[in-house]
Amino acid sequence: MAAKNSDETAPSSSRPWQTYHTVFTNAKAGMEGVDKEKVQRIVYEMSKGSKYYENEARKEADMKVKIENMRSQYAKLTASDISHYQKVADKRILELETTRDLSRIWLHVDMDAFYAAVETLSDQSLKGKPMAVGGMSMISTANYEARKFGVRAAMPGFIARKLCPELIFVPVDFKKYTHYSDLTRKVFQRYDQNFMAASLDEAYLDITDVCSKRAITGAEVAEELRELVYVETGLTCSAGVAPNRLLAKVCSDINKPNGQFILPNERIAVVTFISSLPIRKIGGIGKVTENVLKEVFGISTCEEMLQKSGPLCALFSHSSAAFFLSVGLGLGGTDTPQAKFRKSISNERTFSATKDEALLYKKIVELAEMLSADMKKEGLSGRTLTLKLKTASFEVRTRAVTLQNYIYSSEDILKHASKLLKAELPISIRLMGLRMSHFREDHDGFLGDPTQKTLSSFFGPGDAKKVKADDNVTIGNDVDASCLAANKETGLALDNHELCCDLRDHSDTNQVLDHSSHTSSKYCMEMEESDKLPSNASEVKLNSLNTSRHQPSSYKSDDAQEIKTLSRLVGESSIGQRLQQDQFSNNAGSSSNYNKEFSLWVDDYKCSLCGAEIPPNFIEERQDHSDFHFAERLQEEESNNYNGNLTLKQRIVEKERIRSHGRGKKKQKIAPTPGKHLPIDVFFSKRT
DNA sequence: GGGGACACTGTGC
DNA sequence: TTCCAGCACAGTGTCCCC
Repeated sequence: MAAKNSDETAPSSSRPWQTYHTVFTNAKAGMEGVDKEKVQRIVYEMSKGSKYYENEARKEADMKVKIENMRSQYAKLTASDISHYQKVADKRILELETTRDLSRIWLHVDMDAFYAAVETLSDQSLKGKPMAVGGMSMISTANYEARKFGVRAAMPGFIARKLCPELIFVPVDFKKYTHYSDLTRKVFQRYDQNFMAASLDEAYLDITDVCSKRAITGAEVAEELRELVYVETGLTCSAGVAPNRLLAKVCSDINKPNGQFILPNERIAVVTFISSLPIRKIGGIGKVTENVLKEVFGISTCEEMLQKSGPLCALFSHSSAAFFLSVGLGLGGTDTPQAKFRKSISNERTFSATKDEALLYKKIVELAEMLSADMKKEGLSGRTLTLKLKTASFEVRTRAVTLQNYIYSSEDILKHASKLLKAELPISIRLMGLRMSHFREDHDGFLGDPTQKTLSSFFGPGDAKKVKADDNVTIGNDVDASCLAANKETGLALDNHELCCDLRDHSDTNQVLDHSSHTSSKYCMEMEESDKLPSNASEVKLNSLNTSRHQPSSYKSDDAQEIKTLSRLVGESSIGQRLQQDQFSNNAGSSSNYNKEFSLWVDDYKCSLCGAEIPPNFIEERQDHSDFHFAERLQEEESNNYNGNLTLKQRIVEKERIRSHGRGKKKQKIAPTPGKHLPIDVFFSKRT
């Protein structure tokens, strides 16, 4: 059935699709015989010229810049730098090696083409035919017949149909999948009552105790469990058995579908297994990281992570480097983590791109209502609301506001969401989303006791009842399938960087004060008063502007009216505010005229002020760094001078006002931050 | 300097 | 004909306050 290879002899210049990197040609179970070139060409031809394609091209270009920047940083490392970081890396590897735990046996079970298999169970006529679950815009999964054509999950339906014209589309039916998922979980429970559901169709089981109690091997458990799942559901699954979850997950993919792979709990077996393993097989290493590691360091296999450990430690942050080294050693999570609770809840909807404000407002009303309903169902209230927008050109923006009070009602959500949206208008968007985070539970000690997760006091009796039914998220003997489903939803699922996380300090940092009590009438009066402050002090003005930009949180009683007149008010103030902010920033930025010989380096590498490590020959970066500290000092002095000009009353009011409004939009930087020019941005930057 | 808030990116299913 | 999702989470940078 698989298409034959085509175009292999054509010159590369006539094959522009080769430069269009999609995820659709990556190895996935059931796609071994696929003509990747053909898939790539069709995807390219159906995508080129579209806004989506242009955005992908932009992202690709960004990635290239990242790679180039990192390459140049890498090239700057001298022999002595490399030697320095090699010592650091060797020490870290030794430390990591001591954490190796070969005493546990983990089993990862993954249902085969789950949604598609369930649909085939309920409609036998689909058997043997190429089928995808999803619609024309996106498909969720495809059966193995469809995969032979290159059709796969997360592929737009219209492209899938082009690849396989006979493809049958079946709409998604989560109710059905949840039912079958529950059945599989009842089986998993027999082997590990605390098993970790990673999604509807995946789970991790610690089978150490089962193996020892019944004196059977991991392979035998896997065999038996798979058979039992088949008997109970009629569905097949694949399994991987290994000393940790990271490896078990990799193993379950090896003999998919309906197979299993066992990695013995021996160091030599793990090291051998990992040595030739492509890095992309590791959960947490995606397209971008794979490319960076390959292009900058020439790393393709996990073993090479160790060979390049010095440069990795030199150019990546501590946690990223630790993750890579762990992967190189074949380490992964071996403990059963405590139940985690969800950290955010969100919804988002895609629609035809529009800039019609009435329509956008209608969307935001719907989203607010949906989010509120979801929050009530789970007994949540939160104080950080994030608006997500995807522009017509696929650019994603997020705008957030953190409130004094915890909210959950659609009215409250809408009130604040509307303000965030208003600040972005006019805009043409194709997706809008709302996310709530910073849940109340984070702050009142409920984390320690999962059974107290409810917020019944917050809601009426009806809601409280619902909360109780849904939220007794306990991992124990009485755990049932619905609870486990909830666990998945609440984040019991494994995270992508579990290795990283395991290495970090897990001390509870949720010691945040609940500021809700601040919302007294006195406080409101002070806010009002602060609004009337004389605006002769430029910084007062600035703060006011900043806060009103992203935290338009004067939150006065006429909010409802303001929402109603959203469209009318569009764009009236934000531009002016931005201009004023920029003006301030520029003024501040131009004030620096200081001694650039400011020397602060100790031990050749370390900044004596902040401890940042920058190699000696990174002259420009070092200069920027010392500039930064100098500017920081200037700023401090200016700020002190300014404070001195305010009366006591003004200072008190201003302090209250700032606290109550939260922080405003970020000001433009007035001096380079330490490490700004060090290894590029975000994930790839070295922490200072 | 630590940490909260915000913006953005990367990842996986 | 249809034309690239929805959700959750982690990590990092940046700005800012205490």
